[in-house]
Amino acid sequence: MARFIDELKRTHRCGDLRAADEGQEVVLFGWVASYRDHGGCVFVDLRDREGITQIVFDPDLKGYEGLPKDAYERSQALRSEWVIGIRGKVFSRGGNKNPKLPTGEIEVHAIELVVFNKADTPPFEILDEIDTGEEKRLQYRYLDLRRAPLQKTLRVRHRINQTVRRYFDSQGFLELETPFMVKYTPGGARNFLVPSRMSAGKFYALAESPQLFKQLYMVAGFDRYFQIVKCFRDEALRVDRQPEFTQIDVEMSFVNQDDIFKTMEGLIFAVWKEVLGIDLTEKYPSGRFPQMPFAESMGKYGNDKPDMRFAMPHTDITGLVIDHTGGGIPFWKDIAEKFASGKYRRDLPTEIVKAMRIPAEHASKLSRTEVDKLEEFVKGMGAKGLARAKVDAEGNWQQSPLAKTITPELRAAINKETGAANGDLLFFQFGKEAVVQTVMANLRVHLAKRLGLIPDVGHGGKFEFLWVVNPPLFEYDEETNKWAAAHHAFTRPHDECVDLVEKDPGKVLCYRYDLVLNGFEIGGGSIRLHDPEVQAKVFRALGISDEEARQKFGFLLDALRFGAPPHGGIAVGMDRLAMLLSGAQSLRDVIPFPKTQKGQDLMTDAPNLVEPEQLRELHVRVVEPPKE
RNA sequence: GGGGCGGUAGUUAAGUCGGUUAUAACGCCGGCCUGUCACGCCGGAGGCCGCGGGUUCGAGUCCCGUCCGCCCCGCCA
Repeated sequence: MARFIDELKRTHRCGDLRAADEGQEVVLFGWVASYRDHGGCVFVDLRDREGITQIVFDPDLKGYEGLPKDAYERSQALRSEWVIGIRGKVFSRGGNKNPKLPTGEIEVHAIELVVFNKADTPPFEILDEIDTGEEKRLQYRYLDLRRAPLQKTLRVRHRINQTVRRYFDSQGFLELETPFMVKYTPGGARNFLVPSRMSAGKFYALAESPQLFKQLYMVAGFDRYFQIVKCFRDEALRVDRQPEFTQIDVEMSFVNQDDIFKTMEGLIFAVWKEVLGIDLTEKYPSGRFPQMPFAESMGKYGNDKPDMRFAMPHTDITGLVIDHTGGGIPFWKDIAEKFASGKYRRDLPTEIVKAMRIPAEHASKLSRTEVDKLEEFVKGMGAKGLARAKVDAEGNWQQSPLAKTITPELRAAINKETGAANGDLLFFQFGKEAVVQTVMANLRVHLAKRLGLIPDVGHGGKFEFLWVVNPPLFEYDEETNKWAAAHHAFTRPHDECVDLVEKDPGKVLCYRYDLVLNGFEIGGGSIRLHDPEVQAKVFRALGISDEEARQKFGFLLDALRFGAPPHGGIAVGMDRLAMLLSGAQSLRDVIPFPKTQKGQDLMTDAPNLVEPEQLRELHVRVVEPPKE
């Protein structure tokens, strides 16, 4: 029988003890967070997941027959991150309280000490604030996770999970599982493939989402489903994208779009209450989040996930440019003429002209050199340049390459449309629609950060939710010159648009929606097509033959013919939610064991080479990539 | 696939116009210290300057290639 653990059981965690516990004898286990040897006595900060308690090794502690002296002598060998246990007595700190610690009113005077394990000197210190590079932190992730901020973040994940389960259970949802190893279906995100040993040359795909299976649950009559589920996508990574991530996945039968919104708003309210203690009804008294049409979002913000914590909207001035046949600017004239000649149509991808007004109070904070540097910023996203104009008291444009040639009429019209007045700064972007939108969307956020318009969420900042609704069902693919599904082919078009599906696909809006929080898409979903006739129209509009549809989506189409209820759903990015709830800057900070941007796990070194024998068994041959 | 930034003691960084012994802070090791809590004081050790090639009398520094990390575009129904 070992003295500690077998005989002496842990009585408290390191965050537990308070002044009221004075005089108690306690047993604590944990890690040496800090060690201060004062010659005659030794102070140790003992850390576990609940906090830090100061342990004092005082050889003169009375009443324990030499035990404290023995503990004191052995304590002098202690080093950072050693794992120890102590039996001790709680004392008030008297005049030496530490207001920075929740346990700062007390300290524990050690009677007995056990060293469970020594520790090598860690590659970085286990402190709340460290400046160690992420590469090192990921390599020693288990040490990084020992730090309080990450401990806190993983607890946020835990809280989210518990709240989600309680909420959906209370709303009559069933938590049902779906397979990870699925059939590959074309389109959408790239799948990770898993070779089959038993079926030579064949592959499973790792599910990029439970989409089809949750729809099948609806066909099966389960009515309301949810799952907290891992998804896998073999796509390029970003600060908010990981190859494996967790989704809160939901599907409901006999509902419309608004029913799903209400359900999810209830969930978000519950999560904010549980995790942050924030009552969102103060900000959203109706219990509902605002909604914005997709077209408005693209027009004002250049993407479908606008950050609503600040304004600075864009103004699409393509119409003005057309009305003024270019207004004296050669590039704009070219665009106007293409519209006039019918070469460009507003429902197809064209070239557009956008402006963004920086109000004078903010514009004054930007030096001319700084504005020049923005040119480099936008070029990195494919822009050719960044035209600008400083508006003076008469409405004239200064410091602008456009000023010399633009007609006074168009200039006045743009000033009016954008609301530009004395001291304001206008930025312009024109050319391919997709580039203009990307550049202007990123420029808006970039400038807002620079100008300090975005409050820090972690410290009383605000949360701005938004539903982006009614996007087009189809988008025109310029490479293939065909209409393609903007998201997937199983989204239900608005009833009044059904007749347009084949006649004028560009005008068809659909029941798809994204939930946006502070410029991040945290969820997205749709009402599904359950009517085989409309489904057939959509396939025809996409140029997908019956046979092709059957081959690609056969089992789903079959299922829809056997009595599919009207249904729809949504998936919420759990990691992004955790990121925003904990004020983290990156998904990697809220995923316990994340991958780097190249998909590497720096700790385990996955993915790695495997033995030829393993490959043979899987019927796989690796072809060396050609070197140039 | 493309653009940008970075890689120097254990860690984070500095390193001028290419110049002879590559700095600092923290950490680490040793010593001292009974009220610290980012303890303090004294002393010490610690380097394949990511890797490979080139230019040069001489390269951390310049050139070419390559690997790794981060941010962005494309991509992500």
